[in-house]
Amino acid sequence: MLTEFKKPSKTACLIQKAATNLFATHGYDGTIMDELAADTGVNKASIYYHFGSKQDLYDTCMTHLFSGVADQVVVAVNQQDSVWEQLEEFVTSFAAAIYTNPNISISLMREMASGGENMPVAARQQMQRLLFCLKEIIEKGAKEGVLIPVQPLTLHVMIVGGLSLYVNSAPLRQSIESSTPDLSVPEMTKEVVQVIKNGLRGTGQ
Amino acid sequence: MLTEFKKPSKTACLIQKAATNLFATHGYDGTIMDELAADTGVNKASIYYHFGSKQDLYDTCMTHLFSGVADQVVVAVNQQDSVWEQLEEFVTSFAAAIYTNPNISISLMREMASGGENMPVAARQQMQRLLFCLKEIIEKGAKEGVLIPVQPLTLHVMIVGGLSLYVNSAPLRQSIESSTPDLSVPEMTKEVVQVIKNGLRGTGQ
DNA sequence: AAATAGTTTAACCAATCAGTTAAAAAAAGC
DNA sequence: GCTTTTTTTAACTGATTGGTTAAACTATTT
Repeated sequence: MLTEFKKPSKTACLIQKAATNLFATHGYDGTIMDELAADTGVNKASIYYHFGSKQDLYDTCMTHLFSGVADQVVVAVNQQDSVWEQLEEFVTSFAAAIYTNPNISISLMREMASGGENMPVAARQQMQRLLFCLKEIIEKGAKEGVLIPVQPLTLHVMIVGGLSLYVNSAPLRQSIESSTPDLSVPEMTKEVVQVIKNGLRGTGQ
Repeated sequence: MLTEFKKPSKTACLIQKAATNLFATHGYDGTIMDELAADTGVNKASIYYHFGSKQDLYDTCMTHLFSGVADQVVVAVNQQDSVWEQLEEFVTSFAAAIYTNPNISISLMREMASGGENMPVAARQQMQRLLFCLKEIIEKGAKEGVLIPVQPLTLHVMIVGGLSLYVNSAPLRQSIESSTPDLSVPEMTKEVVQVIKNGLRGTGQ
C-alpha cells in the first residue's frame, strides 16, 4: 500500500495510470493483473510490492481520479461571481473534465452500477463535493431571488448523469446510424446550459 | 442458443431472469456461471444446453431487458395528445420503469461504460427507440410553435442519464451523510419534469 | 409400448487468475 | 567503499472459471 507520506515513485505512478485506464475500460473484474503488468512492462510482483492488492490499487486509482474532477469543478465555479455564471461554469468545467478524461465518467458510471459498494470513502466524498457545490449555487440564487427553487440532487443527476451518458455513449453513437444529429462537446455543453438556465430562470432569457 | 421460434421453457426463463440480475449486479466479467447455477438450482451444463455460451446468454438478457423499457415508454407516450403531456409521460414512464426494475438503468450504465461494445444490436435499437420517441415529441412541439428548439440527444441524456444516475446511486446516497435532502422517485420525477418543461417552455408555466 | 427427441446430471478439463517466494539487482545511507 | 534498504525478478501456487462429455433421465411422438 502506498503510504500517504511518501511521494509515489515513478513506477508506482506508471502502474496507477495504466491501472486507471484498465479499470475504466474493463471494470474491476475484467481487469487482469497480468495484463496490467504487460501494459506497463512492470513485473507483476512489483505491482504487488507497490500496491498491496488489486483492491488497494483500485481504491487508490478511484480516489485520485475523482478528487481530480471535483477539484477542477469547484475551483472553476468559485472563480465566478454571479449565480448564472457559476451554474454555467459547473456544467462547462464538468463537461470539459470528463471529455478530457473519459475515465472519470466511465468509472463513475461503473461505480454507480455497482451500487458504489467498491467506491472508497475518499472517492465518495469527492462526489459529495460536486453536490455540495451545486447546493451553494442554488442557495445563493434563492437568496438573491433570481432562481426558481430546485433540489441540488436534481441538478446534480441531470448534469452529471446527463453529461456522463453523453460522453460514455460516444462509441455507441458512432457505431450506429441515427436519424438524429450527433452533438459535439461544446454543442452539448451549450444545450445543457441552456435547458438548465431556462429551466431555473423561467424567463427564457 | 434459444431459438426464436420456440417458446422458452420454464428452466430457460428461470435462468434468464437470474442471469439478468447477476449481470446487472456484478457485470459480465463478475458474473460467474457456477454462481448462476447455484442461484437457480440448475446444473451448469443445463445452462449451456439452453444458452450456448455466457455471451449468448448475456445477449439474450440485454435484448429482452431493454426492449421491455422501450415498449413501456413508447406506448405510454403515444397515449398522450399534447406535446407537454407526452414529454411529461416520457419522463414519468421511464422513471417508473427503472425504479420498478433497476436492472435496466444499471445494465444500461454498465454497457455505456464499456462503450456499448457488448451491447447486442437488438438492444441498441431499443435505446434508439427512446431517442426517436423524443425526436418526434420535439418535432411536434416545434411544428406547433410551443417549444424552444432543443436537440433530441440533449433531452435524451439529461432524462435517461439523469434518472439512471439517480436510481443507480440510491445505495450510495443511503450509505452516506449528506447536507442535501434525498428525494423519492415521485419527487425526483416531478423535479425533472419541471426543469425540462420550464427549460423548453421558457415561460415558467 | 417402443422409439425418438429433449433435458439434466456428475464428473471432468485446460486455461486463467490473484497472489507469493526468495534471490538478485538497484538505490540509498553512512 | 561497504552496509542497509528498497525494488525487481523468474518461477511458482492453489483456486477459480467457462466450458465439455456421455450417460441417465424425462417428455413427446409414433
